[in-house]
Amino acid sequence: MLFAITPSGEEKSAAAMGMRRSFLAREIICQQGDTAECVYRLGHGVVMLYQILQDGRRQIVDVLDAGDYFGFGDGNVQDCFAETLTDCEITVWRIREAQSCPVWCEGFSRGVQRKLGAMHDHVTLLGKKTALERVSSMLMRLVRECAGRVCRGAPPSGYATRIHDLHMSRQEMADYLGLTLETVSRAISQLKRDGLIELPRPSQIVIKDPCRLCRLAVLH
Amino acid sequence: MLFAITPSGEEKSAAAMGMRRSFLAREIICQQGDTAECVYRLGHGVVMLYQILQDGRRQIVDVLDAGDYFGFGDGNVQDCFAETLTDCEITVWRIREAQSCPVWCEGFSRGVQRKLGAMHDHVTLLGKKTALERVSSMLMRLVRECAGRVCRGAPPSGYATRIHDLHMSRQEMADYLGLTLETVSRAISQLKRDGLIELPRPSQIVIKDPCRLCRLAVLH
DNA sequence: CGCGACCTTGATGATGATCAAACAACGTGG
DNA sequence: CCACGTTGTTTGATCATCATCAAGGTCGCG
Repeated sequence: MLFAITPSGEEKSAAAMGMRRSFLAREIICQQGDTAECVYRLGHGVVMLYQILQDGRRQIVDVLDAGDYFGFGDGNVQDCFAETLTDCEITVWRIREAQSCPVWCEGFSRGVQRKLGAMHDHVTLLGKKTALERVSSMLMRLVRECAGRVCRGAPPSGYATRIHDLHMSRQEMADYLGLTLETVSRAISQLKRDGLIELPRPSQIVIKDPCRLCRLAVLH
Repeated sequence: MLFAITPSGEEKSAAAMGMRRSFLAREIICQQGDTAECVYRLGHGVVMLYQILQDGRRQIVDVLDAGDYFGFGDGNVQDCFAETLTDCEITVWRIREAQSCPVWCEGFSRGVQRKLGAMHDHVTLLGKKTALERVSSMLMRLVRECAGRVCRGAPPSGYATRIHDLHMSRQEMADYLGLTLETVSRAISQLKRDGLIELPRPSQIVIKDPCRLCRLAVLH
């Protein structure tokens, strides 16, 4: 499904020409190696970006939330696959047109700058953290109340019963965290044994003790 | 040394207000936790970005070349230390002023987009590659002739005698690659034993067989 | 009910970390 | 110029974490 936004009036600028597209869960948006003509912005849903090496090893390099831009590379070719994890709303621009629009560029600059900071944190996770720290850090992404970095104050009342959806299989979490699915499973089991989390079902999680989880995650 | 560029006339645009600064090797440009008012662009030289966790673990999250922008975070606070590895020329902008200038934003967008693609590759390195592959990949950075990704054609004549400076200690390479200095040293020794490289001195390297090195690096 | 996909748990093994010592490079001062 | 100390690198021996291999368990669905 592909349709143009018809901007209501103040519409000269090429940047507003973005196309809205809807995707179901588990659809591929673009492929590593595609000629990179487009930039994307995730409006709603969850998307993962991954690279595949010749021998088949897969690394999930990022998991995107609403507001994130994607579609990068060396300028000519997409460097990643992008695949939806949930139903998604995505805006697509032709990169040449978008980049010539100042308003668009400013929003893009801020978005990509923020993303780059998040990538730095993920690099530190992959380079220095233990398996348990990695899994804890990933789960802390779910704790939005912690404002991304510092866990200030107590979690909101009722938080200890809130159910989060993970959206990823153990294999996908493993490919994201630089581990194997078994190691991810073991870490999750340990967190459950220690009472930090509960799993109503394998793909859902309740975070009973976000503060202790935050400490385990070592979010500098 | 700090002096303003005095733009000769077209003095309206905030973007032109960047300050040029010179740094010697091994100077710290900005610190993790600093309030993030500035964005930087490396004009000449080599800079590393690193994060430090509470317990002292250090991860070098990026090594920058001429043209790269840096100075990121969650919008308020620098997420990294930035330290020069060589003498450097750097341009500094107040982020608020710069971001309001369309011309600046366009250049920044492109730069950061390219950098994000490079970070994806580095995440894949950290998440999936073996020690030898990591070290080989790092050394391939030195082979500019390979255009970053694909090693097309033969290296230029005389390349097998060209001496590259590494600029980093074994410990720094290790902190960049998610390894220990011993493992880095062993990988380098193996590449030397196998005739892929030579080390006129520990901090200098000659790449005798860039094609074989490229294959070892598994640059997807 | 039974099949398939995914997850958990256990046993074993390999890669890279840690611990330790020798070696090389470099600068300083006698 | 050479002894000397400092710093960084290489190499070896051992260890731990996580990967691999394997089996059993849970859940959903035809």
